[in-house]
Amino acid sequence: MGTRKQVAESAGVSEATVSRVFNGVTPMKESTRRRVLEAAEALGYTPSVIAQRFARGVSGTIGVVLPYVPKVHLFSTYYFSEILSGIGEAVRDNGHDLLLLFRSPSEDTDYEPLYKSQKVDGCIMLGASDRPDERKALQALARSGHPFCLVNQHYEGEQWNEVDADHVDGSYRLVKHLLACGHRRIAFLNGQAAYSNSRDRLKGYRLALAEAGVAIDESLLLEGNYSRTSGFAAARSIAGLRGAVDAVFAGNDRMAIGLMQGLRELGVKPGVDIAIAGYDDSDASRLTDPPLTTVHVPFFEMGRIAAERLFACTGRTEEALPPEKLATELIVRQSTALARPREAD
Amino acid sequence: MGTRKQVAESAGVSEATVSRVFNGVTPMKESTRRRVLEAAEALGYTPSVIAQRFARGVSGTIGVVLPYVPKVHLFSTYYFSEILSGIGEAVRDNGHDLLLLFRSPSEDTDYEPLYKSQKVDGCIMLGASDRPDERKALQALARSGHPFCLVNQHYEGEQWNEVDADHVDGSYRLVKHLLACGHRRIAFLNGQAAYSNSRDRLKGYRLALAEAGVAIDESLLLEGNYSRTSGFAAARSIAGLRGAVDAVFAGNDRMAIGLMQGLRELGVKPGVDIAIAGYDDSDASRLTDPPLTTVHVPFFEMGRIAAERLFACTGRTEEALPPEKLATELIVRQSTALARPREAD
DNA sequence: TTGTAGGCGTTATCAG
DNA sequence: CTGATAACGCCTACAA
Repeated sequence: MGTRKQVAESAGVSEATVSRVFNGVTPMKESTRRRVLEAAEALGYTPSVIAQRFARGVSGTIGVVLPYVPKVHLFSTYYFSEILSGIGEAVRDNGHDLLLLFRSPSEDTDYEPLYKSQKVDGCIMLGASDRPDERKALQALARSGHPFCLVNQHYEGEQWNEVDADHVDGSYRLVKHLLACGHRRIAFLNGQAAYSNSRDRLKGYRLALAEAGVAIDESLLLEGNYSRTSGFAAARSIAGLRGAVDAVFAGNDRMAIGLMQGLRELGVKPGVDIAIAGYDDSDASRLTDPPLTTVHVPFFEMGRIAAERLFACTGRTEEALPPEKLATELIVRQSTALARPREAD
Repeated sequence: MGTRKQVAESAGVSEATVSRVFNGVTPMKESTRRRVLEAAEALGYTPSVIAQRFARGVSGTIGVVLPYVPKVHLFSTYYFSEILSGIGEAVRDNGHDLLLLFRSPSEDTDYEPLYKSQKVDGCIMLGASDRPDERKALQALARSGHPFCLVNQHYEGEQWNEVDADHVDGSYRLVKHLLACGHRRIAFLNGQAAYSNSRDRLKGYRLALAEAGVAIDESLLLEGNYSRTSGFAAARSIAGLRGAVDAVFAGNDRMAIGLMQGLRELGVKPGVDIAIAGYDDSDASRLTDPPLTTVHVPFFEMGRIAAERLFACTGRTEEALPPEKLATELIVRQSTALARPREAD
């Protein structure tokens, strides 16, 4: 593997000219250009990306910050997988590098070093939540002008670069559908309130119920953590309310699936004794028995757009892109239309 | 954001000493050490990783080469997701960076630039297949001593760093199970032969059948490409053989699921009219109706081990780690025990 | 169109 | 234990 100096020598030019050829910036004589390229080819010379980055003072890399989720294979999760795929597509098209950044539970959140150490030029934050330390870390980032983009998370009171989906509307439509099916006592197994999308779903839920003149029964509001396990665990509470609950709206498909399994073990038949709805429209939602009614969220698109927004603002100082909010879509399947409707009260 | 020079000045030491403090290599007076650290803290100084890499001549990152799969969200695939999660875990524990490298169909395969340009210190190849250009690219890599590790792929005649699973045994056991269920005419919907794991499955299939004294009927050997769509398409062929086929062994769960959907549309009931078995033990295999009999493959572990092997050989020249082959495990569910056994011939 | 030379922030070697 | 001082490989004015 030859060095630039060797190439220069062999081609009878200066090292600077070799660089110019590889950067294709300055206009130059075609003959020298070819001579350099041939010499490089012969010597097996490849410019060092590291040195380029060093000299240019940029990393050419965008980082994807992944939350720490204990005992879960993150990529095996529809949510992260799709977003990451979308980011991957955009990043590849832009010729940047994609660095995966795993957050660890031990060290406290501080994104600044990533930028200051030039590891990344920008970051996309996945699974961010509104907890004091996270908010503070992002504020620091924003203050120092480091570009980043949030996906599926909104921070009240902040004007940050973000790509969200309309979960208020998605939930609203879903609950309206449940009501239309004749369900009145609709339990809501939500995720943690630290996520704006959880809060948005609750809004949609309340809105639909209020509109239908159905009073909210706070005892029907349960909280899980978006894991299958937490859905499974919730089955016990739901079963305890049996007869008092027509339907359950779970904040994501994973919880819905866990819930269905849990209910089944307790002798309650999902789709027969009780209606179940999920959220996300994951692959799995098509495979359950009965197939899950759910809400489609364009995660792939969201990832792609987040990356593109980052490219758009990297380099410039104007960081005032208006927040993006993509539409969601109700997907009706069989889990919400009870095969055997419960008897009239 | 202060510079090293400022820190040095503020702490009353030389720049070299500042570096030493941050590398914690040379023994030094605790007082100066603290003085430097304080100055750095006050000035908000962070060493530039880029400069470090440049100076050290290493990138500190390992790349994961991902195949180009048109129209598929790669990460939403159980196979890649799990392996990647495993790699991620190991990489995080080792303090390295994880760079995602998307192969593109246009440019021809050449991994050397990645190393020569110092983008990566080593690579893990996912979804590699035995095609001339790929083999050649890997040979070049091996020849020039660049460390890499293959996952779930073996190249006949090469002594490369690889982590594989025992697919011969997995398939053998699966087919034996099908035979034990009374199935005799067992179709095999395999993936492309360019993948060693496809060939291994065929071996296991042949072995089990031979051992049972069942002649191989070549007309029962179909080829898909591991996509759900290809499984769906195969349903037509299988249905055409109806009555002549007791069971179908699909090379992965995705194809099995597509096949089940396709058969159902053609009026053939999976698990009732015909037994179906998959491979991989993906999450989805638990959710189908009926649940899929399949073979568990420790993909997560394989990814983790691949990364660790890379760390083990990066830096050293001895690259003669013996290939690793992990055990697979038969998972029996309901899709292979026909509810309504076919009538005796 | 091309050459020259300074600088980028660290590491590492060598003195002291 | 600490301070100079060459590399490291490339980029980029500035000159010619």
